[in-house]
Amino acid sequence: METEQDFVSELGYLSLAVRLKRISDQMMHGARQVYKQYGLDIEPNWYLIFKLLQKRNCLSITQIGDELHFSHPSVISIVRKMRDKGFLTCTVDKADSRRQLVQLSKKALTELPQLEAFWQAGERSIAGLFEHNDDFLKKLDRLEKQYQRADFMTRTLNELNNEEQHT
Amino acid sequence: METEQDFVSELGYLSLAVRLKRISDQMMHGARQVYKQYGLDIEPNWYLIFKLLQKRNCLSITQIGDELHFSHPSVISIVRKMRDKGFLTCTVDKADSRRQLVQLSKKALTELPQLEAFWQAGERSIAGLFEHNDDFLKKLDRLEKQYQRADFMTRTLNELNNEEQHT
DNA sequence: CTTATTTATGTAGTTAACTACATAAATGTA
DNA sequence: TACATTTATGTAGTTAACTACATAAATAAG
Repeated sequence: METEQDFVSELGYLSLAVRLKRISDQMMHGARQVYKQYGLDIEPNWYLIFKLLQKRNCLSITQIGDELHFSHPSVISIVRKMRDKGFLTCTVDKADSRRQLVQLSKKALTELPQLEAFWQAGERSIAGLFEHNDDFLKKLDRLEKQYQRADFMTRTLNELNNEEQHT
Repeated sequence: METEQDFVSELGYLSLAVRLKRISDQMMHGARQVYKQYGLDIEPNWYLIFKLLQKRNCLSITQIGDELHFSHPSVISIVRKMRDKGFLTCTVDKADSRRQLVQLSKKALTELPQLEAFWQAGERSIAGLFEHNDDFLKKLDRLEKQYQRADFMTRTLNELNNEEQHT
């Protein structure tokens, strides 16, 4: 009755990083396929910026990075692509000429309702993978908070030192 | 009493992909730092190949990819780096001249016990992020199996069609 | 036994994130 | 007010995975 176990999942927590990356990549790739199939000229993670600016109206590059927990170079590259496709307008802040103020364009506001339908379908399709009342997202919150307290290197070095004390 | 919620986690399942990728990247980055700190000349995901060959002794590129659920180009690139560092030996299969037989080198066998200590510390450091008797890995198994049945695009297109039927 | 199909490996180019460094503007301090 | 520090953005280069296409060997089919 013992089912043939998968080698990677046999490795337990050790293979967590590679498994999480794989699932994430699959979702991202799937999203790209959906957009392509429907001829939508957007990319997978743009929804983060769309939704953030819908809520906050007008933000700088750094503010966007802080809210989304992205490095600023990542934000620059996403914002630039979205601007080139006409979804964002960027203007220099009059009070501080270093800052870019990023806003949704008219085109974005017009197309947002249509895009929402896709995002909601995507959300439902992921939610459907979990059981009703699943606490996966809560566990994820917890995991993220733990990493804010101490990163992987720190934790691993601690474990190495603990081991040495035992031997 | 309401704590200031994080924008990304407010998005629910929709932001799952980006959150999983972020955690995975952090772990990978941390591992690279640990190796660097201890002057170990290996890279984060090599342990998958080390451990697989420890168990299976001698495998081809394609077999490795199948076991680890990696594409064969990924395996080629990892194996090549490990071989260049002297951890693997590659020989052409006499029965089938297309195949590469990949094995652990003497150097690998000598160094494995030392590397094991790091991997075990890494494993403990991740396990420590979860509560005792946590079922996170089981949920992950389930998630992966669901995706083997139907990928993200298929699921999302289904949801889009369901929605259309309601309107 | 020749041709078609499948399998194994290899190559090229893409992805979305990152770090490290560079520059320039704003702010704080002596 | 000059100089030092901090902040905002920009650039370059790296990462680990992927897909799509290319080639060559082995196997199957007629």
